[in-house]
Amino acid sequence: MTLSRKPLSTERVLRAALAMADAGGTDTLTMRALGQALGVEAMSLYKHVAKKDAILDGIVDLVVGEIDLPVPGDDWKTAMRQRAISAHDVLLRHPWACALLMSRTNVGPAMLRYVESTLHSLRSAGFSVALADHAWNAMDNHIYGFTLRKVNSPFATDEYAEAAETHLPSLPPGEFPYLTELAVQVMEGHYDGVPPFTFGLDLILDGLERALATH
Amino acid sequence: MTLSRKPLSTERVLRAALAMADAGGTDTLTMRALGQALGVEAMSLYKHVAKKDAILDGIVDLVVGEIDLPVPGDDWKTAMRQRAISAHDVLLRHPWACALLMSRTNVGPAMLRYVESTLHSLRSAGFSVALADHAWNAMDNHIYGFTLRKVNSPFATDEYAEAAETHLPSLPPGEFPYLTELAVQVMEGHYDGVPPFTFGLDLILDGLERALATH
DNA sequence: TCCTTAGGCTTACGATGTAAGTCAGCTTAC
DNA sequence: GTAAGCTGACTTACATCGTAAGCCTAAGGA
Repeated sequence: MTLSRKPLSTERVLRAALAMADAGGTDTLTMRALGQALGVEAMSLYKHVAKKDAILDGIVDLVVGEIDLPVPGDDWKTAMRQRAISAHDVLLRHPWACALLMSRTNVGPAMLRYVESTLHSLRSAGFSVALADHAWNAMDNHIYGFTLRKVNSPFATDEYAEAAETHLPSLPPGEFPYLTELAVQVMEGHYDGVPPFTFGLDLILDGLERALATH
Repeated sequence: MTLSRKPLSTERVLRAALAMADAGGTDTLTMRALGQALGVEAMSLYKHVAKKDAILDGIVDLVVGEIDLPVPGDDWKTAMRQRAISAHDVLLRHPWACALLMSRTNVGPAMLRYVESTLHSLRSAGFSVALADHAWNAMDNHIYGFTLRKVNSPFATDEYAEAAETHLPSLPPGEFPYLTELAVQVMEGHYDGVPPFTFGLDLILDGLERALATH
């Protein structure tokens, strides 16, 4: 058609891909569907992106770009804490992104800025180069690991009790007393069954503080 | 053919699938290839497994079954440390397993036993139900998060210096001083570029110890 | 006016998971 | 001993995916 749609661009392709992933996850993000969303045939996309992988890398970097960077002047610990919480929030907004982030090596501009600013904050606070590297890796492992597992958990937070009730009988009685105990506590409302993000995070931050002091 | 191969079974299918994943990753594990490895057509596998997903769940559970369970009598901290290191070792032996483990909900027998024994160790040491749940989640997030990122890292440990040297020039000079600084340290051999697994682990374990004491 | 070229389109190929149907041989009941 | 039925394999076929290769057309420059 000569309807002359607004011309495509890498930017527009990535934006549409991001929207599509947000709407239905990475499974629904196919080249044909993406083309259709842009009023174009699948193959036309290849004029603007090299491979589908490039699209995935691109939208992951867009997501990383949404994370609040640590404020340079702030105390390192509060800066890192805010950064981690922001990252967690962002990844929850884009539940598909976590798996991609962990399973491919991303070196887009947003990712570089993200790591750079983190190192900046730590180095300025007196962390050695190696310790700073250890530190941001420890924090990020927790951020990604926690978020990925949360995102892949089959139950919404408020369904846990119900789920426990449903599945409890399928555990061979007596064989798993501690799992049973946990399920019962959740069922009876004494515990919601969801470890808070900040629990592990603060374990790490406090540990880093001591590591920094011990130097 | 009436060659009457040893008859198939779910067990044999899973074993072969595990071997195939170990040999070439999950990408090479296709139903057709798996059938061929067993001297059988792809569709014949469906008499023994419901879907390919069931195979994936199955081999993940086989891998989890390789992890050394914490020894009941041991001090919780050393027990947890050994368990974590064993899990890390196992997941490095099966580099494809980590992503599967995190991205799907696995409730196979080995996984249940794994979690049960962990809770057992923690509860016996005086952790409350909720704290024990927080604790094993914090530990496991680190185990899986760390291992997954390590496994997906494009460079072998001893290639880091070389990689840093290769990629350093591609960083816009001056724009990423801290990343550059890190790369230089790796390049010059002052730091190998690989945070140790036990760094983050001990941060968490020490933190848990304090959380237990504070109760 | 003609030529280049950018940015679309069409067609086609080789994977892949799996639904559906077939068929041979073994087991079991009479 | 024979008929019936089940089991575990095979064959065929389909929809969907990424993408290679080549075509077509309209805009812009010479």
